[in-house]
Amino acid sequence: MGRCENCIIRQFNSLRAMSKEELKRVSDTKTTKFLKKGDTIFGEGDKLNGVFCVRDGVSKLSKLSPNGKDQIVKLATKGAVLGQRSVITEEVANLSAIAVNDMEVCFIPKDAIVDSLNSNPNFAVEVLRHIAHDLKEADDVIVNMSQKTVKQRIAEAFIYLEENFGLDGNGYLALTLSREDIANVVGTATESAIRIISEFKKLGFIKASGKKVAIADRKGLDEVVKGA
Amino acid sequence: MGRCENCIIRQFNSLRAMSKEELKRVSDTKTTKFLKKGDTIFGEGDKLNGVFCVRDGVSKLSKLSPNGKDQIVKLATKGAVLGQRSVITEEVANLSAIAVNDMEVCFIPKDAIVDSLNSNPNFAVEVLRHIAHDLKEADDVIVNMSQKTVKQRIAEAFIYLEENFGLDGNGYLALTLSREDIANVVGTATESAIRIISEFKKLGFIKASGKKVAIADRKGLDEVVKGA
DNA sequence: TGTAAAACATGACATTTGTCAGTTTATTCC
DNA sequence: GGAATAAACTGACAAATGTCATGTTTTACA
Repeated sequence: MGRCENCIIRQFNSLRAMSKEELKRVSDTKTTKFLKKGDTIFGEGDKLNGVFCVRDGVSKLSKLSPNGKDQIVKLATKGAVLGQRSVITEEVANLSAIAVNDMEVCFIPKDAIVDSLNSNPNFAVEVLRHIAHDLKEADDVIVNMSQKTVKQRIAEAFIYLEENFGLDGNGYLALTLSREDIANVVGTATESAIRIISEFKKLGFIKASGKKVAIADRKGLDEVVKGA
Repeated sequence: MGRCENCIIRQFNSLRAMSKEELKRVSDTKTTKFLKKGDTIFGEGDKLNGVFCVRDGVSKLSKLSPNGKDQIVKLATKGAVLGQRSVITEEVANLSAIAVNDMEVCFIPKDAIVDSLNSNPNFAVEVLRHIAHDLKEADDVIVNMSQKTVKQRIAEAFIYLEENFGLDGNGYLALTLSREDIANVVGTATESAIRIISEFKKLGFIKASGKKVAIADRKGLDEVVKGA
């Protein structure tokens, strides 16, 4: 069981603004969990007793809409802290968090977070910066969702996957999502997503090997994103 | 020129967590501005040297999408603090803020805010709560935008206007938006919005007198929002 | 108060997207 | 290794939405 003080992941999230003493406390109360693909970290409406720090793997944060479809609002990877927002506002979780692949996460009880927030302005401001950044991203997603076509959003999604999760050894996107997940990210029907992805393949914008996808013509995708 | 210490508006935003001394400082550096309908408070890409506290009137926060259409992300009224996010992340404004009707706003220079954030955990946490709440709302908007039909979103918009801005003396919505603004709120073409609003009138869900709109059949609207 | 400009409205049509139904291809698990 | 299940795919069609063109009403203001 690692000590938070030595955790490299911490450099990428708000915990880096904690003092030695605070980190020690977190370290003493935290627990580590291993999750398998498809496992639920927490569900919409759950009362959260702490936050989850992603050490490895990727989680999808999604919300079920009344029509029965899941909208993926965000993908969280190494370094992300999940559940922060709900702990801060003392509300139940607004989104559910599900593992997209095998994950390792640390659970940090609420108190350690809340106490530091109230006593350490550096930490509070650091958390504030992160949430403020998330808010900007969310606003941008709103604009994309309402003003861009499904085709544009899918093209963007592939670019997003490349830029945020990188490539594997063979040049394929490191993060593989099912067609259904892609549809849920861009907010469309699974069949529509499949159709457009097939079209992209025919046009040579992407290529696929089994489940893996690679961007074959970035310029082509950029054009799709820009022009209608 | 009023003193912040006595400002009632303050009770509705994060400034209420400031100490007497801090408020005094804010009061000494703030300036008050009066804006007319259509005036710009700040534009997308502007560097903000402070935040704006809305004392009266309503502002629309919007972003221009590449296709030339404006997406209204949020409507801000009495008590709202605008530009907070940009000041915190030290980025240029992500949205533009335009007066929907005549407004009175206080401009508070950046330093007074930043210094308090760094020294007063209560204030930092209070701001954090507000931004966290905005983030939740933004996530909900994302789900609405991608999973609901234009008709559902317009019905919701009227309900939203009633619940957040209330009614005037005659039972009409206190806040009157142009059809174009409504279209930009729900993310659709102006013509589509007009058509659906006309339909709602025919169906007796709303009635209109001049520019003013009133909800005539709340249950009917609720049904539209729910069922497809 | 008359006139130009803006906002509102409607029709006709093209395009996008969703839905349903069915087939093929991968994956899982005994 | 083969049956069962899930994922990926395709076609045909319906529904939703956008676009363009044009007419009407309202508003602003000289």
